[in-house]
Amino acid sequence: MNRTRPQSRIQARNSAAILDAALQVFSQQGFRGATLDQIADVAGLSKPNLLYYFASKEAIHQALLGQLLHIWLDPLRAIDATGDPVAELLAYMRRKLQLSREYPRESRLFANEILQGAPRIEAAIKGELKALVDAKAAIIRDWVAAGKIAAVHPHHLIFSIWALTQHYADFDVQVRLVLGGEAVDPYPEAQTYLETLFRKLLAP
Amino acid sequence: MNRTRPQSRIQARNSAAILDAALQVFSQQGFRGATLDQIADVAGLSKPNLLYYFASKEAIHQALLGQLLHIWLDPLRAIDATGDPVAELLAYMRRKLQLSREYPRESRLFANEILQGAPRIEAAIKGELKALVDAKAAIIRDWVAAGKIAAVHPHHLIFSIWALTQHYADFDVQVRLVLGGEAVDPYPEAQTYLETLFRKLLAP
DNA sequence: ATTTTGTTTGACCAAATGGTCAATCGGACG
DNA sequence: CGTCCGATTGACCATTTGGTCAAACAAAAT
Repeated sequence: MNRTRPQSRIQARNSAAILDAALQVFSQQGFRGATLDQIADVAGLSKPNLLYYFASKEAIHQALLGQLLHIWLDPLRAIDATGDPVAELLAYMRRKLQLSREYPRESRLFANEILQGAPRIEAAIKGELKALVDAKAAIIRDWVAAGKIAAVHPHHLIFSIWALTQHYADFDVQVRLVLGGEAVDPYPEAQTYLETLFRKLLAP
Repeated sequence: MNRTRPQSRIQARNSAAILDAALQVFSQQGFRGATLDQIADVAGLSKPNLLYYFASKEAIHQALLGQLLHIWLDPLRAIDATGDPVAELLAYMRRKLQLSREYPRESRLFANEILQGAPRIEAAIKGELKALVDAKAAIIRDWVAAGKIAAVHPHHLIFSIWALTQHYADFDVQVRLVLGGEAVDPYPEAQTYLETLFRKLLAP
């Protein structure tokens, strides 16, 4: 397997199939609970063939976590200090909710990793993520100081956006079971509810 | 092992040690990721000795989930239709936050179970939990109709209380890493923040 | 057509895992 | 003291698991 040279069609297809299968299995079972046999099965490949494309179970997991961080941090990065404060924060919440809807498996993979004590992602959290959060928290603090939004604790505001949006991906099963019929899509009402919540919270 | 007859001191002590150890391991690794050897190790017992007290890995997990539901539902049950609406809901949030602080492992055990698709707790969610949530949602709907709190979607209000409070237990590692120093206790600020949030959201 | 390079797999391995069991230990009690 | 019964464990077992490897297969490249 050569990762520097551009991948052939067959490499691209199989790597993608493996990562997709692994995402499915890891996000549901966690790292230790997942097995290469399950992943191989879902991917439609033999176990030795998996290991032809990835050096180990660890390597597959690492590849997924790597991808994940991009997807995860982009919406936060997009918060613009020069934009309208309430609009910026609401837009961030909406992007994050959209992520939960479109990438629930990624959200659960992340949740699993954190639940396990973040052994394989601690560095990124302490480094990249913390730096970005601190930067955006500073912006929020300025907005508060300028009286453009109500006085809120910046870090906890960000945590609350994470908690409220990721809940719909991570606890999807529970949300749907409690709401009743399987056909229910909780997202439209969730978005309305969260917009109200944050508008009232942030109104200066 | 005889569960009908009152346990001897030694039985009580060892069962408790096993359940405590199992809670630790299951909540971090999930059901599949946990091993009897780990649990035995943490409990300070031999593996065969574990299986003298519990019939199987499954049985230990079941025992934990059973306990869990009580602890989990009581604060919700305590919401009083005749009390002051905002005070009742704030008190519920506070009790739930307290639970996250005092029983973070239980919270993570629950989170793990839901992430895995709730295979061993689906019935309880569809039954007991859903019934209780629906009952309390009806109370909230009445409060809204009576103009005692702002118009909010009752189920999503409850979800938001769960999401916001459980986040501090389930994502504890992340919260502490992002906030910085290890010595930080995020709960006091979290409580202040959440009180503000829900007061503003619910104000009629 | 043949070589070369990349892809796939059956067979295999050592370690880990859930679970069993006969044998032993230890304390309470006659 | 000896008996009894609950508590404990070393040895063991079948299966699962992450990983290896040589051999077979396929697809380009010559």
